[in-house]
Formats: sequence, structure tokens, C-alpha cells
Amino acid sequence: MSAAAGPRPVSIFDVAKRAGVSHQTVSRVINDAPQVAAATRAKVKDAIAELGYRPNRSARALAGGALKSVTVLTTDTSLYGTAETLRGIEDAARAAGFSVLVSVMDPDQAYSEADLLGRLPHDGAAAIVIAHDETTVRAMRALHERQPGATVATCGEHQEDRDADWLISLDDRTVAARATRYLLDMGHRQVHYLAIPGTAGRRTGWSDALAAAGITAPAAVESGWSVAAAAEAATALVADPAVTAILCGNDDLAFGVLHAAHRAGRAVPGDLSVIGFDDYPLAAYHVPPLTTVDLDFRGVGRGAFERLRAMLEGGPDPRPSWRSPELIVRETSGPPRQ
Amino acid sequence: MSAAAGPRPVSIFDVAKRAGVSHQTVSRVINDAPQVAAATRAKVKDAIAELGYRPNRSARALAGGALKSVTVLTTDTSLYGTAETLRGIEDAARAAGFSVLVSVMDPDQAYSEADLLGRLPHDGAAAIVIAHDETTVRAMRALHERQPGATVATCGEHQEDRDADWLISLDDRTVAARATRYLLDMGHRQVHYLAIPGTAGRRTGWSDALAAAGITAPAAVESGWSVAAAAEAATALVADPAVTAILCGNDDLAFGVLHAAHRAGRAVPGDLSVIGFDDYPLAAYHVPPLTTVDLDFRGVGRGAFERLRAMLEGGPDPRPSWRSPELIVRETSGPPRQ
DNA sequence: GGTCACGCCGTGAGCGCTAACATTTCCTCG
DNA sequence: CGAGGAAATGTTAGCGCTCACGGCGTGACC
Repeated sequence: MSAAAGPRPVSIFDVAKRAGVSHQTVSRVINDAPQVAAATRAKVKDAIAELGYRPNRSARALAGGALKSVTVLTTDTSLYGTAETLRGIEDAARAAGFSVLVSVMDPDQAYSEADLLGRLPHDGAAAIVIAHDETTVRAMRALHERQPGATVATCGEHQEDRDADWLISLDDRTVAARATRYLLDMGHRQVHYLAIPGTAGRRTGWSDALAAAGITAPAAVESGWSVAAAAEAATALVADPAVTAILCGNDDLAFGVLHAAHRAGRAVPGDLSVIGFDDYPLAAYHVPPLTTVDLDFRGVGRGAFERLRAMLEGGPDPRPSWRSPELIVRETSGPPRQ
Repeated sequence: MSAAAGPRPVSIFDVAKRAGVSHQTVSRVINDAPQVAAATRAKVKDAIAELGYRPNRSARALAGGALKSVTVLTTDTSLYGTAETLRGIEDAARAAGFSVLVSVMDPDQAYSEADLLGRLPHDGAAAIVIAHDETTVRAMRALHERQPGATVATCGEHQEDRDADWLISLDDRTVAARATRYLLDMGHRQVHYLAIPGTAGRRTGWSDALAAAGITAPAAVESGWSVAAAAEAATALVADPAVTAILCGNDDLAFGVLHAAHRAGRAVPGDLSVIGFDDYPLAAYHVPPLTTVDLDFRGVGRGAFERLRAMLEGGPDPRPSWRSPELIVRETSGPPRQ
């Protein structure tokens, strides 16, 4: 929407008149169509430059041209994982000439299908859902059901969809099991889990590993997303001298636990081993540096976009190009003291 | 773009036929126009629901309806300040029924005006620039020059634009001076500054305060945006026993300094006081908790959107509704030891 | 009973662009 | 040198919607 005044923006016809050609020729030039004589092309380009013409995306979309836009649906763009995934999508989208629409949903609201679809610019529009919680997982499902071809979701947490070709996800389950196993191998008798809301993969990996070692998993401790919530949720756990190892749903929670442990006077990693998830940039520089899991969110965002694009344009399915999750052992984990 | 197959999406005409009215009446219903009989309205709404009709935004935009979209231009959506500002814009935009387009720019690239404008969906489109570095500041200027009415920029760093009505910004200069003054009042003889690239306000506030106290400011130490870069950039500073207080361009840098100080065996705040900027959620839970400055990015994002909307719709200029920057003293700052 | 007003609804045009087809131009070759 | 054909350009229609009108019916009022 143009503000207040300003003359009508220049259209393809203005350019055509200026260059002395038909509007269709101008269209061909701006779309790099082959069949245009070099001299004509130059004339048109000059006219475009002189007039400061810029194509109108709405008109283009309407006329049936390749729309080239993706809508990203998610709940919280300021969470590290989400922000990085978004970044990956944006990078890839920009490189491919797509524009990115971001639509943020309220994690506490139940959306109807209409609400969801209303967020897309038109029926059948391409979308990517960054799904970390119930709301987004539901959205991902609904969207996929409604428009099977044009939807891709990232980091979905539900096992049953894991292998679906429209879902891109990091295998946090296996690496959670690995992290748990690592703690067990260090000599810990039990590993506790501080859970972020709604992430099944990590939780399952943790209990799998415990089960494989013949250990009955304790109840996971539920936390909110924030550092504050984690510090709060972990106070009891941290105060219990029998607890020697805590796996956390992400690095924020790990920082919260570290904080709580410090308050409770428990030494890390002497009294307590703490492992996070996500490898925030800060993790390596925390005092002490945090043992965590590297998760290539940006790569997965790129991957999601590439997959979407392949679906859209019918190209071959691109090969996954992101790093596998990996445990990074730093200084908040070690053998139990005794 | 619709994927592969699928029948033509349902249009306003399909709904009209189904409801036995004209397309224009349908248009009136979906736009909540007043002059429609209740019975007709109900019929149309039923038809819409049965057919699963959803208006096409491109067509709407093209036909001259209120477009209701904002493009946000910025460099790095995963930086805390940027992410929060974006979040604020999104919240406000969603509430007003606007959709949000995000366009990420490369901080190391010089963009031509054409490049910049090409990121907007059409000529004269509304845009907000989140400007933290040179690239975005330049973009903000260029955009404002080209379409004075429809551009608002957030957190611009250049003094001369500070009072422009199209620029929303937090007064980090004054609070930087306050933080510096606070350190001086604690007894520090000198305050050093570790700078993020391109932020004039904080740097100026710092040197102002020093000058006001009759102290010659040392050269600011330049750092990159990352914790790693900060830790690296601060090594010499931290190793110098004469340095007792460091003000940092943001919390990431402060964490880097803290890390470097720890490595160098200097106690905080005993040997060294460190102050950050931004008040990351983590700052309060760091060990020790970080003294920093609360900056209401989310509020400023909201404010930027409201201002833009007022410009667009000609409403009254909304009153600023964000918190003023405030120094939050925690445990990384105190009097020098001796 | 005619006029006017008003509430409700329909018709036509056109936003800026692209797809499909029609037409012209120009070169090639027998 | 004229036919044939490809290359280059023009013409027309229409995407889905909104805007500006115009038309029709009902009721009020003189």
C-alpha cells in the first residue's frame, strides 16, 4: 500500500511505451525469456532503469506466474532453534528468488483449519511449519492434510511421521540416547531428564537408553521454555544429592539448572553433570563450558526449503545436506564424584 | 503456487453462484461491508464454509484493496535484539491483520537502491528496517528517501536522524552514559569499551560520560558480533591489571569478556567489573548474574509498527509505549578491589 | 399517487501481469 | 527470387478481486 500521495507506480505499459515495444516484450525481458533480440532487450532495460520500474508481485502471482513465496508458520521466532531454522529457510529461499512470509502463532491457542489456512496468502500456497510444540505440530498435520503437495514441516516431534517425505527433521532421539548412554558409561547410576514442553524425540531417546541399560527411568521433570522456568523446575532435583546427572531439553534449561545448582551449592561437574541440547553460541563460552548436542537447525531450514522447492518445481529430491546431531563434551559433565 | 495437481481453487464467483448472489455481495460479506442484509450475509457465509473459500491476497492487493502487509528488512534474525524487535513487529502486525514479510540482507554487501526496492512486494510497499549495522542503516536511509511515507526504521544509530518521526529508537546513548557514570561512581578510574560493529549511540554515551568526568577515553576495542570474537578481542584488555571496568556493546560480548577474564584468572567483580547491554534472558541466570541494560526491543518493534500504521492509515500518531532503557545492576559489577 | 430517500444488490471496468495464440520480420535455401 | 520457416514481436484474454456506479424495491411524506 502506497502511503498518502505519490503518483501511480510505473507499470509494464509505461515501460513498453517508453521503449517503443509491446508490454509483452517487456514481460519477456523481465522474465529472461529467450526470444528477444539483444537490441530490444537493451532498449527495454534502459527504459526500466530510467523509469525505475519494478514488477508488482501481486499482479505476477495473480496472472499465474510462478509465485515464489513461502510462508513460514511457527510459534516463537526468538527461540534459538526456531530463529536458526528460520534463518536457514531464508537463506535458501533468497538464493532461489523466493520471498519469505512469517506467520507467528500463539502457542496457547487452538487454531481451526480456517485460521491456519487464512495465514497463507492464497489457497494452495507453499508453507513450511517449524514445529516444536503441540500447536505447530497440529498445524503441520492440518496443513499437510489440506494441501499435501505444498507443505513441508521441520523438526516435527512425532515418531509416526518421522519418515514422511514432507517432514524434515533432525534425529534428536538417537543423539539423546547417545548422551544418556555417555553419562551411564561415565559411571552415573541414573540420569534425570528436564523436559521442554512437547518434545517427544529427546525424551524417548533418553528413556530408550535407560531401558536398554536395564534402568527404570524416573519421571521426567517438566519445565517451561525459559531459563527462569527451568531454574525453578529444577530446584528440587538439584537439591537431591542422589541426583548426579541431568539431561536437559535444551541449553536454556541447562543454564537454568546450572544456575540452580550453583545456588544449591552443588559443584558442576563434580557433584552434578549437566547436558544441554542445541549448542547455543554461548554454550562454549559459559563458565564452565556446557556439554551439549550440536543440532544443525540452519541446515535443516535450508533442507526444508530445498525439499519444498523440489515438490513445487518437480525437480529431483535434493540430498540432505545438514550435519547429524552430535554430542559435544565440554566441562559440565564427567564421572560422578565417588 | 499450488503444488502439482489440485483443481482450481474456489473463487468469489463460485461462492456467489452457490449462495445465489452476485460476486460483489460476496466481496461485501468478506470485507464486513455494512450494506448487506443479515439473511444474505448468512447465506454467503454458509457457502464460504461449505466451499472452503479463502480470499486471494494477491488479487485483493491488485484490485486496490488495503494491502495490509509489511516487509521487514534486516541483517540477522538470530541476533537477540533483532529477533525480539521482529517479534514485536509481528505481534502488533498480526493484531492489526497485517502479514509480515521478512527479507534478510547480507551485512557484508553493498546494496543498490534497485536491490533494496526489489525486496518489497511492489512499488510503495510498507517497510520497516531493523537497523543495527551499516548495511541496514544505509537501507533505511535509501528507503526513506525513495518512499518517505511508507518507511519506518528501528534502532537507527545515527545521531542526526534521532528525532526524525519515521525513526523509532531506544535511547541507548543516555543509558550508556549512565552505566559508565555508575562505574566511575563506584570508584573506577577508567572505563573501557568493547564495541560491536557500527553502533554509535552506546559508544558516544560512554565517551560523553568519560569526558564529563574529565577522563580521556581510551580507544574503544573493536569486536565482532559473536561471543567468540569478543573473547578473542578482549584477551589483551582482560590481561591488563590496570583495567578494572569494561562496558560491552551487548551481552554476548559481555559473556565473551567474562569467559576471557575467567581464563586469565581475573575475578569478577573483584578484579574486573563487566557490564553488558540488552539484558538477554540468560543474563540474570549467568554465574555470576550479569549487570546489563534492559532494552525493550519488543516494545520498540510494536512501536515501529504502530507508527507505520498511523502513517499508512492517517490515524493519530500513537504514543510511545515501550520501556525506557534501564541499568540493571547484578553481580558482575562493583567497586574496584583496592 | 408521485416524488424522493434509503437500503440492498448487481453490472462493468480495470488493477498489472502472464499464457496462448496471431502476426510480422528476416534469413535461408532451392 | 520466391517459398518456407524460424525468430522476434504484437494481440487478446483472463487471473480474482475491489471500486464506482446504476438499478430496483420498499417506505415516508406532501
